[in-house]
Amino acid sequence: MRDVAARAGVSAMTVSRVLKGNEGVGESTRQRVLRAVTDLGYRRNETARNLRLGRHSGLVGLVVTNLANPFYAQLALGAEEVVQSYGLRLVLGNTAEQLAQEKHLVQDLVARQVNGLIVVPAGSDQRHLSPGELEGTPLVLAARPPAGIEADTVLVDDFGGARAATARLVADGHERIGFLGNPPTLFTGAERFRGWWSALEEAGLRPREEWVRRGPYTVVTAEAAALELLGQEDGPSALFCANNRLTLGACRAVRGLGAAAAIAGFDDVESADLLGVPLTLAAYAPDEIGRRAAQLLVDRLEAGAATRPTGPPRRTVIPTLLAVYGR
Amino acid sequence: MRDVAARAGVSAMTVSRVLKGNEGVGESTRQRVLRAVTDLGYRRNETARNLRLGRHSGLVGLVVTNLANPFYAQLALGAEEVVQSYGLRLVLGNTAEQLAQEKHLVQDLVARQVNGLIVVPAGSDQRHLSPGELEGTPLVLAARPPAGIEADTVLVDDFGGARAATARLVADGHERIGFLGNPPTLFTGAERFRGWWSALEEAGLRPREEWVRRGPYTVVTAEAAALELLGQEDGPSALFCANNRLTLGACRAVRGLGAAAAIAGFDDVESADLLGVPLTLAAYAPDEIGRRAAQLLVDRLEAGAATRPTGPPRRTVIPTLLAVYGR
DNA sequence: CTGTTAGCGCGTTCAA
DNA sequence: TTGAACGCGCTAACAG
Repeated sequence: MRDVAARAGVSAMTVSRVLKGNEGVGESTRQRVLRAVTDLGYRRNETARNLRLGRHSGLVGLVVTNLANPFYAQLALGAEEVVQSYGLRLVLGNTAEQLAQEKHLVQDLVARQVNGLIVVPAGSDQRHLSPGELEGTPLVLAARPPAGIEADTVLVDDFGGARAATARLVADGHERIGFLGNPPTLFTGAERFRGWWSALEEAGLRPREEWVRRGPYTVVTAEAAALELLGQEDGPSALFCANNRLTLGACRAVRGLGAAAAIAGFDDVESADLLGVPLTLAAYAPDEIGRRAAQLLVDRLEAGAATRPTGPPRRTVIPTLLAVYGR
Repeated sequence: MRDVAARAGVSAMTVSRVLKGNEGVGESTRQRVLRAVTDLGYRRNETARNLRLGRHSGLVGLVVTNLANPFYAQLALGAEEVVQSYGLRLVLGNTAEQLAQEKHLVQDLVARQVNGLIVVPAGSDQRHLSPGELEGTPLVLAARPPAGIEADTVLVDDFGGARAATARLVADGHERIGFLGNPPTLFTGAERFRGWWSALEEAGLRPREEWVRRGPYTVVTAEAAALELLGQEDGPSALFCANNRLTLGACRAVRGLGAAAAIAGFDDVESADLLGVPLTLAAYAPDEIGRRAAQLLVDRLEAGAATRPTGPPRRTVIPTLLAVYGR
């Protein structure tokens, strides 16, 4: 900046003013400065700027559990879209569902003066995300609700979607419906289980624990579990699967057995209609979660800029839509 | 830091030393400082630190064309993995294949003092990524090669993969093989087209332009193009598809027609074996591109820290592996 | 309309 | 082993 000032024959202050688009600068000096800037290819140092302005970094931290899952990639895209329209950038962190990694990451991002954080929390306790620990950095939770703290949150209608998909199986005449899901310690796991259960009860059917399988499944292990359930004598004639990994595993099992079993599931699956299995999915747009989360955060940032108390935590729930394939 | 110093009864300088893990600090003062730090919940201001150290932000910019594509999400994950092991973080930018957006994004990231950039370039000319424009910020290109500039690059073996997949169709007895691909202005489009062509020539077959379709396809438009090709009288009996979107579209077409056509393609496709179409895919790990690109960048950063001239541009090519499904 | 002074939070350099 | 002075690049507040 000094160099630019020298070349334009003014002080650094004037350069600063020109670059900021400040009013009180003479048109001729203005032009001279601009010339010097382009001649020297000068650009402001954002680091110094942020320091001086006492403001944050203009960055928003996004912490997800597994970026390899297209779900979170879509979420990131949605968040990026909103955030960038406010001149902010996204800093990415992947926790691989490791709580320790999440803590570490969040602390690092706070030290980097991020304006705010969007977190898909890994554990079932988020006290390490309390305002104190975060030095008051605004926080929005995505996909999983807060536990032990209060925070703005964006959720999917896990319960409603699971219930609707299961109810669809019932409407199609299925009376023996199994459940393939996440561990109940995961919020989504518990909610989707509850949805399955409710749909059965409401139809006058008895949920049978022996047709329930829950674990940290991959497509491969889900297939094995589905094979075992569907292979039983008098076993289930249909399965509700609590996420897209499980749905794919179950489809493999159905195809492998050559069975006529139907599958309902949570999350949409690409090319579901080609899989050759009757499929009813509770679908929704993951990028919408990202967009809403980012919007919640930005609102909070702008509110915080005006007045101190920024209101109570808000919670948004994204609805699901039934998608029916392969019939 | 002053507050911590006051509480510990030392100077700010000592606090700085302790936090840096510097040697010459008495054990007792060290403990006092550490106590004060935890008592006050103090954390260093990374912004000020970066400014003072004259170093960059500790951030690496990752600019991709479409994060919604799982391909780039995997790439991002691979890059994040490497980068974080060096204490760096990834700042994300999505260009949606818009050159203007890419220019803007890159300039912004340079102003934010990123240590380096990994870019999947959108256009067919990258002069806006020259060292001058980037203020010397180290750059690695991913998935697409440099044009008009020199830069470290990580590529996939587009030519070899396309040739191998097509050759496999030939080995299976197909003599009439069509091509469904990207526009030739895209590097990958041109290379994969060349691979298809070579495989046919080497087998003594004549590539037929009337069986070539190229455009910016989605799954839906690709399906239409494939339907048209496969529906011809004496049309192709097999199709080579230059990416995963096209492969899926072609599979839909084959299934829709109830045809016996075989498909070969570039990029792996999840659950390809369930699609009910004979499929030969040139597969590779997208996250490996990210990892290599990040490694190339980090090497460059560390070399740059030591001496000025950091050697000529390097180029890595990731091999593909044939995956055969549905037979 | 423009320049001077001062300081954001830290770390390097020297002296004590 | 510890501290004081100084400056990284920028801008708010006050001159002039």
